[in-house]
Amino acid sequence: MATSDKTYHHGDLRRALIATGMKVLAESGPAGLSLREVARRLGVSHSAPSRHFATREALLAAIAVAGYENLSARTAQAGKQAASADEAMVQRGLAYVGFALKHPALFRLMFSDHVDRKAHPDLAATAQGSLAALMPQVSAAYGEQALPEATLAAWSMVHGLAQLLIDSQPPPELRGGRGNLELAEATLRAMAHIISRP
Amino acid sequence: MATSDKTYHHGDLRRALIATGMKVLAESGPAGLSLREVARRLGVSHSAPSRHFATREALLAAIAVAGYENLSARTAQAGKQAASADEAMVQRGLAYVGFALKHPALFRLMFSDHVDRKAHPDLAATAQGSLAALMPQVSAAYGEQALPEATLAAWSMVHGLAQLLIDSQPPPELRGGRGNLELAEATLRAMAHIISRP
DNA sequence: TGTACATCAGTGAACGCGCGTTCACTGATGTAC
DNA sequence: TGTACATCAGTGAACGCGCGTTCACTGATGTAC
Repeated sequence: MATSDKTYHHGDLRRALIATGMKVLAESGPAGLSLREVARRLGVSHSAPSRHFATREALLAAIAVAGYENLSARTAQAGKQAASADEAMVQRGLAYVGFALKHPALFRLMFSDHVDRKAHPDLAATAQGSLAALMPQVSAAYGEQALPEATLAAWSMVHGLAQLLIDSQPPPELRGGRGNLELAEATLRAMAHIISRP
Repeated sequence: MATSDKTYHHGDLRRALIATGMKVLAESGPAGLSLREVARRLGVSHSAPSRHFATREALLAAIAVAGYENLSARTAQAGKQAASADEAMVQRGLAYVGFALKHPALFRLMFSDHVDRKAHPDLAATAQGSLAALMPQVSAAYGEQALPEATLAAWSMVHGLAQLLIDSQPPPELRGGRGNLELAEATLRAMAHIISRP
């Protein structure tokens, strides 16, 4: 916010806490993210964050909320100019996996139990809302008579692929020397091909 | 074993630390697992564990190793008396998902970055070994000409399904009132059906 | 069977650390008149 | 434009806590003779 380094008031500390919190998360994981550490990086007193986030977990929740918004925006956008429903699903799947690969710690946080959702209903609502928005996009690839099972299977595959890739789990035999995104695309195309067989 | 409560020596503290560590993990997650807490539960001094595990992370690694051994044993066993390759894959998938549902915190730990694998090569080796053993079992369902992509797709689906279920992510529309295992079985069967279409 | 002794596997006190959280405070900002 | 005042958003000292880790110790166990 173009405020000088010397101002007493930060200007937009809440937003800055989330942004810096994301950086700390990416570097040190959820266990390494403390309110004091984030305050330290922002050059602010260690008790300043409490003005915006009552607890450490509240900051984690806000970070996860931002993550869900980002993921669903990217995924929704990704399929828009695809030529076919199949291609749209591949593109959306790639966006999903790409997000996980770009922000692995954030992705993990979003799908973890580090934040108690009962204590943070805004996170629960955002998560549910942004994932629910994906569902029709997925089932569109199956046409009118899409089964819930098929939709869940496709989502599971994309999600599991993201998880396995950020954990570097696929063994070399399956990897075949390919990079993460290349491997993801090949796998998604194989899946789409299987699904769309007449 | 069968040592009285009053003995100075515990008898099998290493094994007991792993077993009790798993319980603590299941109740409080990795962040709640401390060497002191495990020692406390075992009625042993807080510095006793250091005799067996130099660091907290070493205990986590040992727990994860036990988890991988358990997962691969269950999964390998599961398909043995199936009538067909398809059915075997469904059964193995169910065993995989069932393990995750029964031990969610352990499953998360195994596929997480809570333990630095470079610092614990035994964990890296066990993980790689037990997952590599699953690969041929999965690709068997596709017959001789199995593609790596298809194998990875199937593994991803099973893994992602496990993850989504332990996070309670599938929305009610997809769930249709079904319990976790029931939903998993239906999804796995849908997947197997799609794959085996002539 | 008895004794000496090395080794193993615990104990418990102590240390320093970073953390979350609280509190009285103060500087900066915005608003009413 | 100026002044008074409420409110907001920080500061920094202090607290208590649980933790990992170290250390000198001691009780129990196993082995050699």
